[in-house]
Amino acid sequence: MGRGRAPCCEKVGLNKGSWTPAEDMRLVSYIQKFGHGNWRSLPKRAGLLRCGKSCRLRWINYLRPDIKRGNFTKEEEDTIINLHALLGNKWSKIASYLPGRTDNEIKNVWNTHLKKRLIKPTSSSSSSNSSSDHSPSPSPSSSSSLPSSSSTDQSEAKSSNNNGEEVHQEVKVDDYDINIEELIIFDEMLDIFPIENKTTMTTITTTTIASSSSSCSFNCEYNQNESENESKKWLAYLEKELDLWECEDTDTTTTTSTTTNNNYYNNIYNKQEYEKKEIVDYMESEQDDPVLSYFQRGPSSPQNFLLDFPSLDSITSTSNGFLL
DNA sequence: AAACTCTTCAACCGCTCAGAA
DNA sequence: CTTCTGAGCGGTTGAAGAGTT
Repeated sequence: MGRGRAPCCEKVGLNKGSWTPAEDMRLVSYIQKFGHGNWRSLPKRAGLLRCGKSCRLRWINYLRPDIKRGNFTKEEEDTIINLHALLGNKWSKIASYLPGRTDNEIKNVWNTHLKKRLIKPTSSSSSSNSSSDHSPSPSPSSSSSLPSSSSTDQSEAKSSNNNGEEVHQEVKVDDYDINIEELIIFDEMLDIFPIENKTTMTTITTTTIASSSSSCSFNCEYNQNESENESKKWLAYLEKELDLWECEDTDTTTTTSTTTNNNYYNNIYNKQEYEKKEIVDYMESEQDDPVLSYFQRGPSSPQNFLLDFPSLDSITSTSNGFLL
């Protein structure tokens, strides 16, 4: 099953290839409790037969709660095309302008769709009007934070169900031999779930087994019965662990452990303001930055770009895709 | 329905870089 | 300054699914 070249180092006994739902669950559970910290030692501590690199990649590209799944919108595609013209194959850099999208995902979209579109600009690609006139309509917005209803390409139903509704990456439980009992015991041994959540875990896994005829998106069902408050606390905790959240004047340690809903929302707001300020500072310091020039052209000035930042509602709803 | 070809994308690899010792 | 270690990046691969013959 080995993809790519021969392994560079000894990895005898480690799993390779596609991740199973059980492995996913174990990784998410571990990071939920402890954060990822040191990727190299994480697999051992989490009881995963994977290398640290593999765990990191899986988390970043697939399991993170803020991943936006589904087809790329036309705006996102145009943004990629224009940024690629400016930056080249700097996928991580491009990804930084597309909230919720990963460098790997963008790279794949470029190689499979966008590059071909540019090579054959005539083929119904009235869509990609912007590449020629360089007056990009797109802003790297997340107005599309819920990706479902992108007008085009709904034929690629990988993340859509028959009704065209967005579904999260689903896994069929009965396709795999998941030893739920073992997982629960393992989690209890590690104290992965807070006491108040353990019954929830049991409930959910029981539900999962009972509904074996239907596919389940464990990420969603996972916290199905949790209170909203618990889920938000978890998100805050996870964001802190991932260093996604740095409020200058807020003690995140105490905030995340004792936060109320109000504090949570306030801190999300502060986080947004903090990120906006960082971007403004960055843009102001990079007068010759081609990316800045890109955003300054046309209707998407940096100011408009900032206006396109996700609203508080969209931030929480995006998070909900994983949590609630 | 079967065989074949094409496309997609998750996951692998080696390399580079940054920070610590 | 050098060496070591871990994180991250970009290129590449191949299994699986979709499409075609």
